[in-house]
Amino acid sequence: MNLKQLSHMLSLSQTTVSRALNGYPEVSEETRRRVMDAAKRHGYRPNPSARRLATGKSGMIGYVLPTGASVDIDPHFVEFLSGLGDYARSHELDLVLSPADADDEETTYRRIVANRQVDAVYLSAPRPADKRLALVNTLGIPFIVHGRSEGFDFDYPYLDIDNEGAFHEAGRLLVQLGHKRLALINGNDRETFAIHRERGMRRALAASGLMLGERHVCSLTMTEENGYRAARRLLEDSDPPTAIACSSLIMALGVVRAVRDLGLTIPGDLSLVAHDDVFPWLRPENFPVPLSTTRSSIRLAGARVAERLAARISGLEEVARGEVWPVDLVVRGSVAGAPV
Amino acid sequence: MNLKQLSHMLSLSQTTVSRALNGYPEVSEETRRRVMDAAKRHGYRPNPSARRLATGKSGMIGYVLPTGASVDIDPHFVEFLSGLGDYARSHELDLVLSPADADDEETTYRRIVANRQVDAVYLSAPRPADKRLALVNTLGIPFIVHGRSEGFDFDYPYLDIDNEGAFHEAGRLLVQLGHKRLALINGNDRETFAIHRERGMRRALAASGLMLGERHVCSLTMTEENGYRAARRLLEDSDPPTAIACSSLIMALGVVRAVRDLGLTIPGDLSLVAHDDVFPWLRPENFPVPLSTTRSSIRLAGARVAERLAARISGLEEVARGEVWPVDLVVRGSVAGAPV
DNA sequence: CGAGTTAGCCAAAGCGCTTTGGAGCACTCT
DNA sequence: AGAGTGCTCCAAAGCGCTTTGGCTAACTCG
Repeated sequence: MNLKQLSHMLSLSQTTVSRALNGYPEVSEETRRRVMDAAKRHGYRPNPSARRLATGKSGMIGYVLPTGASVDIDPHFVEFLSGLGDYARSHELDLVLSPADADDEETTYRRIVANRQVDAVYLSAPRPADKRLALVNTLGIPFIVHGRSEGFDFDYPYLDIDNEGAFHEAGRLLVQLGHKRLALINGNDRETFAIHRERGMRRALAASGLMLGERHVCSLTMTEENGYRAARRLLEDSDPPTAIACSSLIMALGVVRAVRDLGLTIPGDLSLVAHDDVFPWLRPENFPVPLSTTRSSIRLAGARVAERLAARISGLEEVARGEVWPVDLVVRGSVAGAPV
Repeated sequence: MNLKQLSHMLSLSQTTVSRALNGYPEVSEETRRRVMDAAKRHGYRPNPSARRLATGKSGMIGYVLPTGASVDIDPHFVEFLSGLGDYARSHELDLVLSPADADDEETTYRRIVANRQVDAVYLSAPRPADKRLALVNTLGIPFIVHGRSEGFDFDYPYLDIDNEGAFHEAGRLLVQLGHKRLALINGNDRETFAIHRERGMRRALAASGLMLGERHVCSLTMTEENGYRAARRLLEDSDPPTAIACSSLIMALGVVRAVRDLGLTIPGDLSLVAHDDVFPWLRPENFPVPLSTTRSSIRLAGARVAERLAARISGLEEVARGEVWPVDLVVRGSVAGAPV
């Protein structure tokens, strides 16, 4: 059942039927009803390929997925996806994942824009002065960034959490508990979120005249193993920290293991706070000692990104504004006063 | 730069240029070279929307993503995706994720087939007599299943690992070590993989005249918390198992925690084996006691599924054959002889 | 040498939609 | 009455590709 057939059986032109269906005003209400009715009755669904060729709109949103033998997709991605999918579903939006060589994403961005494969894209894990961001901005495709970049002279739409604020809070709590030697086990410090977290920590310490020593900041991809290694290195030092803030629950698993291996205890010898993106399969309250966290649901972020993406496509969201979500500090058993 | 312009500047018809580019035989080699050359020089790329409308092929593969507020996407998904993307990238294949209401995936499958949005789809986490499988089979879209179903009277293409064999091996090892009371902490037992694993365990026990007691089989979604709960329930029983096989590393985390909480040790009081899909961020050798595993890279499976999907689309893979990969049993410190 | 192939090319008809540029008609206003 | 104004609707021209059904010229072969 295509437009031709439908219009023929209604004794109307394709133009009118198309317009009736798409809500254009140059068609009488009565005709519109007739058309809508017949369309529904016969289960007419416009052919997306045809519509696409005619309009250039695809009804899909895109994401360029960096891949490669040595590239791991962040497990956070599925949670984000859950949220994104949850919104997209109710709006019949599909998501196109375009795998790209991690060393050359530009080609892929250019391709999907040139091919008009998607109506909008989102970027994640941005870095300061991120090239991808500059690229999509000049390519002119609607986009939104999950996270933030820095150092651009133009505004761009993004959704981020207050990483600096979160780690400022966490740091302040630890300082208030009397800790003087703190450490930060961070994610990749070329990404903005990690920079912001470090900044937050430093600010909290500085407020009490403390410093985050060079050797007390680690920047690693967020695996259990890296958490373990970083913690061991820190704790076996001559001047070990009494409190650690950690950028992910997965790394925190490694930290906990290291603490155990060294015969230390949490929170007796070490206070620990970690950032929690809220995974259904690993919860901070279920750590051997319930873990204090800075918490923000990445899933909700996914849904919000989808929502704003849809708004940008339809022109409802015009200005390129940034949106920053506050982060909860949830205090549990893993923090205590500094050991004497 | 479109076909019209290109053909015009070559003083050829669109027909000939199109044929030259697509490798049809009714064009002379010399002309073909000229055309290819000019196309490359001017960076001509056929408009996919137009091609799509004309041919009905989209150059994309699809996956229906069950979503919903209470639906969690399996973290295994990203690893599978890494592999899939890795292959897809080198063939300029994109992946379309179509979010669907988890309670009604059928509508979405019908939509993507009717709309010819994708050339092929893959299904994952199949159940016995899985409705989706029957559906895509009748809808006639090329597909491949990651995992296996059961109880169909038609053949279908799939890629699965030998779950039964893996857990048979694991069970046999434990039995050989003298364990008599074994338990299985399994995934959702409505999914085939879980059924196969249980079957493998039972077979291993039966070979030595042993049985897997009703209370010694748990079937839960694979979270750390569920691993913990299941383990506590098992170990606090009047007749606790001395060995546990566990369907995922994440659950194994919970098992390890439970063992600790109860003041028991691995492998002294309990031997533990888990299935490892090979995550970069959580490795069995890094467990407090290195974990014995049945190992199979889900990432490689992703790449293979993509490869076969591409083959099915291009007609290279005709017959609907199943492919079953063997699973490695890797023995580490978490297993030992049964306590006396 | 004439009929039959064959290689190489082309014009034009789709694919199914949106959108442009009117056309017809009933009405209002001066 | 004539001009102007909305309101509905339509024919036809795209969108850019693939594919069908020739057509021509060169070549083969009895």
